[in-house]
Amino acid sequence: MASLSPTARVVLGMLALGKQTGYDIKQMVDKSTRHFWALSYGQIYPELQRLEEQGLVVGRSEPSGGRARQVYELTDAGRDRLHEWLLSDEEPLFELRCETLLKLFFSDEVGDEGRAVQVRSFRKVIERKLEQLRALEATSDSWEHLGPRLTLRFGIQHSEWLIEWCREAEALLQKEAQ
Amino acid sequence: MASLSPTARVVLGMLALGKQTGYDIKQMVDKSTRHFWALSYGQIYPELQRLEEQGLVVGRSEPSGGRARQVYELTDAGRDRLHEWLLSDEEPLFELRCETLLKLFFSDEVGDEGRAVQVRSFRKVIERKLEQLRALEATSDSWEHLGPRLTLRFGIQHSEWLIEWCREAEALLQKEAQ
DNA sequence: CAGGTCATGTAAAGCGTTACATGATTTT
DNA sequence: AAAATCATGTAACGCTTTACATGACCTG
Repeated sequence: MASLSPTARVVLGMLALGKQTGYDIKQMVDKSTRHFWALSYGQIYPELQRLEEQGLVVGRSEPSGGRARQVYELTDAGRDRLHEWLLSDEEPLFELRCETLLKLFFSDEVGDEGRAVQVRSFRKVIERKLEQLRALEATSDSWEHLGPRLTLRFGIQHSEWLIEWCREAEALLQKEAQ
Repeated sequence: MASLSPTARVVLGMLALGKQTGYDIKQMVDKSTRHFWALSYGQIYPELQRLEEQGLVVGRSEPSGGRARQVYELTDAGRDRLHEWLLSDEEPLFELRCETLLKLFFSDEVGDEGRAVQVRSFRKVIERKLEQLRALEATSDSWEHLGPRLTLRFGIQHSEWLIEWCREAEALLQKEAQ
């Protein structure tokens, strides 16, 4: 029994929260896990088909008016596989990819003017993300669940930390420049 | 003129620090940018060939004894392209992928026992990474350069913050459990 | 009736990891 | 003599994004 693909994990997880269409799953991901785990339609639809072949989900056609709609649901086997993953204690994947740090690493090539611009530009990106996360927090739907609350709080606090790091770096670079 | 691929940026950047073999570049990446930007041999060697076709690097055969060795160097065009990227102010890429947060998000499915285990396991991963970064800091080669110093400091402080977040989450989960 | 949202999918391209294969040199 | 390191590469696979294509329904 092959282990779940990264995409399969998210899809099964979202279906554990209720039956959904592929479209619904994409919306949910964008409003919840996007800041630490993103998915595209190109991953979701083929994955739903594979999961159905493996008997981990079942899809039913539930058209809304004349509009085609496939609604998927977890099977018992699917829920088992999800729990298995949720309880497993293999080394969890953790990855950061930060273009700004890369530019900063090589920045001696271009000098101090270049550095400050990059840090500021990075801070703007994170500030915008922070706003989105705060907006999300305000329009709370299901904050009775600890899981989503925990991860959203992570996103907000993490963004705040990053912004603070930028400010300190900017201050340091300004001193350096004089 | 197509823009530089992600891998090309790192390769050019490393060559700006001096001429290197593909092998050297991999070692440098592992000891410096790995914590925010990793590369594998499978990316480096083909990329060096493509960059040479584009005239951004030149390779010379410099065998050491009977051991084949291709040493690459930036061309003027290559350096220009690197600077162009380093000074550009497009939206910088920033990505986090964290399996632990994903498990936490869905953790209401399995309850509190599951959550604490995941957070602890994540903390262990980061603690190990932090040790590696500190070891790197101790064996400083070229800390006269601000760029590498800045990014290493980021890695250390970021890891420290993550560990602290874990501890707080663990405390919160322990309260919750009672 | 125009623009937005709901809804589904595919194809191509690009990106990245892993495993494999090879062999010389250096260190223990 | 064995193990580690230096050195180069490829092939297969898996993952992800992007762009495209289609069409119904809903809101202003």
